[in-house]
Amino acid sequence: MQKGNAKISMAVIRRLPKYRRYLAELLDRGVHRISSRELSKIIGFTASQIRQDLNNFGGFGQQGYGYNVAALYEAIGKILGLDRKYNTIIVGAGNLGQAIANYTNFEKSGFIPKAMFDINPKLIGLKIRDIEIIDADKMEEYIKENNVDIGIICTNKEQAQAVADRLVKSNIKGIWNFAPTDLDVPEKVMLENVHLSESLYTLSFLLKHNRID
Amino acid sequence: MQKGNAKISMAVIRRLPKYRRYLAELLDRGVHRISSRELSKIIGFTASQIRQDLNNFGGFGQQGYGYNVAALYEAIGKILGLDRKYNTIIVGAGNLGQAIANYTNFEKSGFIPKAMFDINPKLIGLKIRDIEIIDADKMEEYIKENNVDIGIICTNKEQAQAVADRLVKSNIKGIWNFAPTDLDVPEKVMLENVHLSESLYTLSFLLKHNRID
DNA sequence: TAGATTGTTAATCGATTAACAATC
DNA sequence: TAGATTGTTAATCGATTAACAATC
Repeated sequence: MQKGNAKISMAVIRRLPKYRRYLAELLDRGVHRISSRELSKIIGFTASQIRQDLNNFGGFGQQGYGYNVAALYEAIGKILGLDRKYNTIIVGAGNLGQAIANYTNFEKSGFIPKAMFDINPKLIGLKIRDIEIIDADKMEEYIKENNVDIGIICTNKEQAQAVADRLVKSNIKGIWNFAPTDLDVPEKVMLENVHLSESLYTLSFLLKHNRID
Repeated sequence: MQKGNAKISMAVIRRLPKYRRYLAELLDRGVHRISSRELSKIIGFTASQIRQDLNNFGGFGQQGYGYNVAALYEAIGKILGLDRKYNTIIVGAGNLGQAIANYTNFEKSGFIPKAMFDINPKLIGLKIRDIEIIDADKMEEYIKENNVDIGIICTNKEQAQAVADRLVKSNIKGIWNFAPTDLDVPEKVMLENVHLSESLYTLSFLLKHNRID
């Protein structure tokens, strides 16, 4: 997929979903082709950066024409690995876990929540949509039997590392971590953090210093 | 607070909450002083970067000694604007809005959820903890009467820009946006996005390409 | 063909790391 | 004092932007 074996920088990777989002919008509006210059105007990256970014993965454009919106949308989806389904479990069935279980957009993109896990007896047995909350004791067994790809950690920070260790032992492929702590996992396990308070504190910094970017 | 009037880069700003988090942990463990070298080992930034980062805001350390953990923790809190309280409202009382309302950690850091707003008659009048869900029609009035600093957008992407426009008109100071879209706000209004699907797609990229960082 | 726009190389800019004099 | 470690300048590295030949 990517050209040669050059390592793609995280900066580029994190821009890809945004390209895909704007391309989806163009598709909706019935736009069939777009130049890097026009895309630059709506997405806010420089045209040069857009061409550089895309060229990490191949030549999707055509000189004198630009890019085919549908084809590029499709290609970026594949690059991001959105051309397949992922089985996921949510660990921690509190408010955040339930909110994620209820958020059907992820499922539409191919991330299927198969089950939730919790230690609270009051929650075990309940269902969010059709997703059952199961006793956390049965997590390892469930992961192996159901081919779970991604574990979503929605516990508090105290329990997060122990959960991560158990996910790793069960051969999980990726962890999406919402607990406000940094997890230690072997490098073969992919880890993505959502540190909400860090985001909020960044906003509060900007408010205090009245930064205009 | 910051040295001279040099512009602090976003890269530095986004590292500050992580410094604060690790310093809090050290405080808990009763550690009173730490050198950039030791901190480097636990936080994973280079000692050089730590010293550079902190020196953007002043000389908090002492040669031959290192940094006083409590004093540095305090100082970073102030830099981040965590030495005061912020009145916030949550717009959109669906699952995500409710999860945020229930997450008491933000309140502990000084971000007080004063009210929630929704257009759904079934939700209006309900309370999450002691936070009332109010008819969205009354939002502008409420913001002005209650000195609201931050609006947290938890609507779907279709409604997000209209909500942002109304928040801006009501003189909100900052917006924390969870809707999966980019908002257009005047530069005097600070904006911080939490794009969950972009984070999830990044994880899926890493899974597909088996990246080891 | 002439015009438009890519793909790609080169130049610039900014962020990170290294080095070390200052100093506790 | 001697050792440790900062604050800060200089060097390096990486990411972004500019430029333009290739080409549709």
